[in-house]
Amino acid sequence: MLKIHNSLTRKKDVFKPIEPGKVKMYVCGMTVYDLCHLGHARVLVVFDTVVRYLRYSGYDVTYVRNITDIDDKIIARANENAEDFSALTKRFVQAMHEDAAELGVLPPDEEPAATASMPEIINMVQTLIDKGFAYTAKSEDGAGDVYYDVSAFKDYGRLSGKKLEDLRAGERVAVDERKDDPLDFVLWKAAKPGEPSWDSPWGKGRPGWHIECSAMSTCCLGNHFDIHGGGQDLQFPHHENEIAQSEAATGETFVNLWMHNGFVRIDDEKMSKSLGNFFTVREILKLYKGEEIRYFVLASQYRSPLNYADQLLDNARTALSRLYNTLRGLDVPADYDENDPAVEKFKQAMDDDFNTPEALAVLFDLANQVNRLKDEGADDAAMQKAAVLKKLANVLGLLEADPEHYLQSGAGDDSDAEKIEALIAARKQARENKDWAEADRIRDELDALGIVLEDKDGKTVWRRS
RNA sequence: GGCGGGAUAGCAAAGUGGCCAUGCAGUUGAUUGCAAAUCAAUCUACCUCGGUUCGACUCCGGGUCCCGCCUCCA
Repeated sequence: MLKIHNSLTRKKDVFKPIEPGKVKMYVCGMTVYDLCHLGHARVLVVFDTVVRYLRYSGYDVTYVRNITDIDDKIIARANENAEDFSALTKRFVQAMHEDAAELGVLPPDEEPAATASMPEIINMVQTLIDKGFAYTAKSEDGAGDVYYDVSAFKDYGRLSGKKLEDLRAGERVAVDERKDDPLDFVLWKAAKPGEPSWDSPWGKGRPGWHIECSAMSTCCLGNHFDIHGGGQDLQFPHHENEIAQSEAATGETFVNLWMHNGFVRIDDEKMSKSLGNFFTVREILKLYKGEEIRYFVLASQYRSPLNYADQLLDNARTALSRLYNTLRGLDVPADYDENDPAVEKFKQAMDDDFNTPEALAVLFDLANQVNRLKDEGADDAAMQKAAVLKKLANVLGLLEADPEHYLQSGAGDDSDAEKIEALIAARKQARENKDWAEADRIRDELDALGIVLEDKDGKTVWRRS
């Protein structure tokens, strides 16, 4: 029985799909004006893992992850670069896809972009005006802007647990005479001269950030769907506003279950663009493999804060080496025993709000069993267990590579294997001559290159440390 | 100020009212020419003060400290 923490109810709810056997899920993706950082990587990996597990559990999942490819930051960055905004976004969409692939993140079923969804967006804004939930700007200054009237939506604040009075009491909401209420937010933003724009009933302009997600999600998944996810920082105001827009426009419940992943931190402080304390996925990929980053992310429960430190990536590296080492040299069958006790333990862990750390513990238990069987010479039994290990790891998007290849490839450039093989052959010769000094010298030489040797059963295998 | 999350061994990180998490690191043994890998054994825990209980790291209450949201952010 799958339980998922629901931000709406603030507890773990038993997951019950709207339509039996099917899951419709939407996750807020990137605003593509820069490279993905580790925080983005966490969203990608976490929800990819959720989708993989739902599919493993037998659900037919439709996974939608959008791209925000028009907004103020994009326009600002394009101006800085003196390039067309669409050239900029195209480049970063490409980069994001490459990063996702490195992290073992499967493509979503649909990836709508804001600029490709203008009719739907404009349509929804018009509906909100028609139904009395939106109005055009109150001053000359904002001519062509359309705002959402927060006071017209009675449930406003339910997701974030905020009250309108409390929000208004906050000193940080600036006065804006274009709006009725400082909390009202923009649905359609009039274009300034030279800005990219789309025609609308209110003049040339572009959508506000929140409306595009409402429009794209309902467009792809219908008015009412199962799961909506994103980073914790989107809970307010972004997701709160999405609910207000969608429910006001359609008159239906928008989403049953809201999932929010915790932040990535550095030195106990949130990693973010505004603080400037972020690492891009690309930077980290120079030193670590995508799978190591993925393991690092999954080693913490998705709602907990995830502190970044090189040591933790090193840790992920050693842990993954252990698992791959276990599979190495075994001819692992594709079929696995679904009745293995580990399968049940794994499911229990994942059914409990995607407890990946506990699921990983199950993997290490299995690895221990496989190694013990190998030591006992029970190769067939070892392979059967290994099949379970591999299958369950695959559900987490791990251990998908060929162990031999994985262990012999580095994070960055791989220096040629021929030289390594030649040195190993020379060492073999020295060992046969019982010239231990020479054999050890060669091993030290390889060690300096980051190559570790393992002698077993009269053969020598190598891997990168 | 309002609302929310947390404090677990050297480092990370799960979890449970009474019995082993797990990974890395450490120690010892097996194995090895020596290593590595692996196996076995083992040392380090549950912020603090009260309460409930036969028994609490786990439940309840007070305290201390940390973090997040309330503004663009995954």
